[in-house]
Amino acid sequence: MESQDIKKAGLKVTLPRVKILEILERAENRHVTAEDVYKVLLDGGEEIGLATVYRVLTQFETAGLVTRHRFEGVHSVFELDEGRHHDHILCVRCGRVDEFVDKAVEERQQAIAEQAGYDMTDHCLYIYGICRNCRNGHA
Amino acid sequence: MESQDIKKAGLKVTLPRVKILEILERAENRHVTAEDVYKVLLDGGEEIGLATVYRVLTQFETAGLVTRHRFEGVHSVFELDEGRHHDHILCVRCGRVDEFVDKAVEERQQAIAEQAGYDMTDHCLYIYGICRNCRNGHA
DNA sequence: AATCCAGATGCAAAAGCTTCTCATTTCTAT
DNA sequence: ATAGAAATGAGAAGCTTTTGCATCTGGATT
Repeated sequence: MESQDIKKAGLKVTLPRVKILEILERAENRHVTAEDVYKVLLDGGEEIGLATVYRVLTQFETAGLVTRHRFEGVHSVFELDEGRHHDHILCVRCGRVDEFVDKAVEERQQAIAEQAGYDMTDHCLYIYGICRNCRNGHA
Repeated sequence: MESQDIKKAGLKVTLPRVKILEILERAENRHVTAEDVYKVLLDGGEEIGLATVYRVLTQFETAGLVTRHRFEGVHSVFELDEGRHHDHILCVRCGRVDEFVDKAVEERQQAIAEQAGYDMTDHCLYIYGICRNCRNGHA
């Protein structure tokens, strides 16, 4: 994923957009909030406004470079979209997020939609639980 | 569901709470926002503040009388909790919401959580699509 | 039935996330 | 290099939801 992708999306290749894309690529935690991105920019000495971060993330989402999730709570988290669909499993204690794809579930969803008379356009499945670490007391 | 349930929840049986519970019971659309409830109250000539609606809905949620969902978009929707778990399928065009339960999916979720090392505590599956009505042009 | 007080309410203000406005700056095609 | 369209920064505004606080009320006790 590079500045080429920005251009392909019909967006000018500007410093804020390049920086934000870099941050998304390098994020150790794939799922970041706008605020997270903003903080990294500040720490890196960049003078990029929070409004720009929101604008760019939304544009990236529209362009399909990024996916936006609304897990529990109010604010959005963003992750690079590498083209492979997946669902999420979240730890309610530490906030850890894992990804998974389950063929059986995918297929059932299609069938459920048909049965309900819907043309499925999208779906999201969030499983909440307590991860192994937290269960073992490694808070 | 009656005022008894309010008392059982450890809450005083007040006029706002009774009215709000009634509205939830009678809502033709089972899934309502706080604003929806507030409007019905106003139309009914009740002088109940929006803040109270939020407070009461949150208390009802805590008491298990009501379930809160955060579908796409920012605001919460509430529905009476009649004890039977279900998932949701939503029309992205008209906002219609249907409910379903699928045994296969439920079971797979449990398995997926285990495989990922999680103790599943909860989950939610939202299927988005276009409902029959909208597909037939009945916008 | 009158009294009392913790709990509940209304209102307005505040909070938190996100978007918008607009003057200024920066790409990029020429 | 230049011009024009697009993008940005800063702060104001928007929306949903929560909070602070003075007032009110349900319901337990006289």
